[in-house]
Amino acid sequence: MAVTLKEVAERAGVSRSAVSRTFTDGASVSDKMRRKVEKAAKELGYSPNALASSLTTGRTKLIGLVSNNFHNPIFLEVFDLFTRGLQDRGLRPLLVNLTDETDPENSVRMLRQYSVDGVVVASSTLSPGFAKAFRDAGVPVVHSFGRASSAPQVHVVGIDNVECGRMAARELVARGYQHVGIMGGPEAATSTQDRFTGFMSELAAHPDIKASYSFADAYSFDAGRREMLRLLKNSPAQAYFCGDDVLSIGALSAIDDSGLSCPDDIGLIGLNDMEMAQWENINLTTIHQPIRQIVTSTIELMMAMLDDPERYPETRIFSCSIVERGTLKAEA
Amino acid sequence: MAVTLKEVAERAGVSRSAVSRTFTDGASVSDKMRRKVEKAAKELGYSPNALASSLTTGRTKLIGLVSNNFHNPIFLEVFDLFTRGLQDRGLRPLLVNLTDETDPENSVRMLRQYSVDGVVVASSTLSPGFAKAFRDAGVPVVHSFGRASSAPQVHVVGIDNVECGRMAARELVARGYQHVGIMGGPEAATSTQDRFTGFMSELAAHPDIKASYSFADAYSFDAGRREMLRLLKNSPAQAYFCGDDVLSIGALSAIDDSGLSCPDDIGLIGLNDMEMAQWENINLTTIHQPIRQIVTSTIELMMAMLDDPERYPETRIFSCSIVERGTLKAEA
DNA sequence: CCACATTTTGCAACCGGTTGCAAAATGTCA
DNA sequence: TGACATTTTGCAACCGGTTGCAAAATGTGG
Repeated sequence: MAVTLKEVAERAGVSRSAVSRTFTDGASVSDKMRRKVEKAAKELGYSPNALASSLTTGRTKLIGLVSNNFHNPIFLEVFDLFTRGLQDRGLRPLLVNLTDETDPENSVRMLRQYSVDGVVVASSTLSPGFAKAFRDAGVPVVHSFGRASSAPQVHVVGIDNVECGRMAARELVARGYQHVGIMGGPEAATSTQDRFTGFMSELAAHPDIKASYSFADAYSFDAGRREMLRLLKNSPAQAYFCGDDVLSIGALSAIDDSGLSCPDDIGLIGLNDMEMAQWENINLTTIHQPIRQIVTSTIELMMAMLDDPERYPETRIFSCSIVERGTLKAEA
Repeated sequence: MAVTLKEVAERAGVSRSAVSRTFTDGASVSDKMRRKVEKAAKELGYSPNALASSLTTGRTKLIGLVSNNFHNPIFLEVFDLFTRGLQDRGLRPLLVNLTDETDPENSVRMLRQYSVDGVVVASSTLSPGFAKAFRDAGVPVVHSFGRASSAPQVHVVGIDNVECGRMAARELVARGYQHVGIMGGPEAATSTQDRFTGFMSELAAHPDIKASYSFADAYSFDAGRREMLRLLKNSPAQAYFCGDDVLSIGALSAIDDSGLSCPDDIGLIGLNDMEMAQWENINLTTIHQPIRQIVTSTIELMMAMLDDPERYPETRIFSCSIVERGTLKAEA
């Protein structure tokens, strides 16, 4: 089928090694030889088999890109950034969609079978244990959007979700709300848990303020919408911190439908600062998560791991900041 | 690093072939042998190297998933469906993000280097020529969301965009609008061109109705919003067919901001029927594109191609239908 | 032109598997 | 138990490349 190195060698009348060297940079080949080989290669339409060479070099340039967030639109941007970033560095993303049914063990084995050079776990909902499974299997791994840790066992790049929770709570308190709530994402997600912890711990310092909480089924528009419709039925809080912008926007739609308005009747603060958040008819006050930096940093770290697989695990946390728009009432 | 077949063979005290056969289904191995090998393999934590075996078998089970639609949220669902569908069949998606800068030639070469078994081009904007480049390189290819053709050169699965344009035009005419417009996606996209062609050709039969057109820069919320804001400045049409729901929703936001309302001041009909379209506060009338069926059918076709690479090129068109919601005025 | 240092080339073994073929082992039946 | 059919096993070559090593070719200086 495909043209092989041997055929090129025969056509050019040289040894197989010579052909191989022509296509390996840094190898010693004379100009004359290179020209001869390149001519033959071109005539035959030869391009080297990356997988065959990986056998001897031990590098496939394949990177497993594992995620389970295929519903939050923000992740389309995440995939966009990752695929471009990896491609730009000559790496190829092998995408793994980790659904609830798939056995994590399985993914680890699968990616090992394909000898990926490294794995990026891009998920705010997977437990740190998942990334660890790769490390234990000897595969360089970076957990992007993972849980911050002061004693990391694998490389983690992300934000401090606990601090984000606190930040949101502080903001709501500062605005003078007397009854506030957190509408978290799926309860099992580490990001939900951390945001919840931060939110509640900050409010613990304000016993006069009533705090309530609930969780949406997923990080999706619909889940946010459903949850807010449910909340609106029985004495809702005056303002909510939503675990993600998609939840906020879903919630906003629910508030609208119920004939209420934001921020007059209910205040909202989200997290992520997705593109839609700045639309004039949404105009969501939210906590900005620096996606781009997180992805870039993840890739950098991955490159560093490829050079030195024994690199000491590191946690990189990017700070978030509140973007004031129109879904919270003015300061008290 | 990783445990190899040879080590397992030594440990089990058998030949390498025996180990290989144990892990190849359909091969002849006695139960006794199988147990011995499996024991040794387990103790060493062996799992076969898929790439090494691909060298002799000629199959990598890698499928190139090529797209350039990383901004339209509908494609997150598309990626979700593709990755799951492929995984379920034991295939691995190698994701390629075709940005404007990347040279298509390059992607072809790259995917050949990785000996992908096939390529799925998932894009409504790429020219048919792109998919052809893979076919010419001898790689099985299916163009998903591609342009329908009555004399296909590669396998195409999608919808009839020309018919969708007609359908939208008919609907607007039936509703009694006297001045209608199409707000297309990026002008270079085949889907835009086809929808435009259909829309205009239908209106050609109604010379009394004024028809206008324009194009958004991209299939994105923002592009739709910007374009509608521009249109609203100078005598807009009474109703628009937007080339995609994201454009419609962006347009809706623009209409809102301008203090106008839909459908009272301006009617809208979209295309895709994305999740958000059914939100009560959006409630978009739109043409449903059967994404799920398209993806499933694409994968089926790919499987068939893997069995028979010489399979005669085929075009599979799924029909679309209008989902009536609230963004068009009642029939005249 | 020769002696020596440097670069280029080919040989052959190897990467981690698969597979056709023939020999060895096992099963069947009289 | 022996003759024969069937299954299981190992050998060795191969898939498409890379690479250490030594031989061949080229360059340098006297």
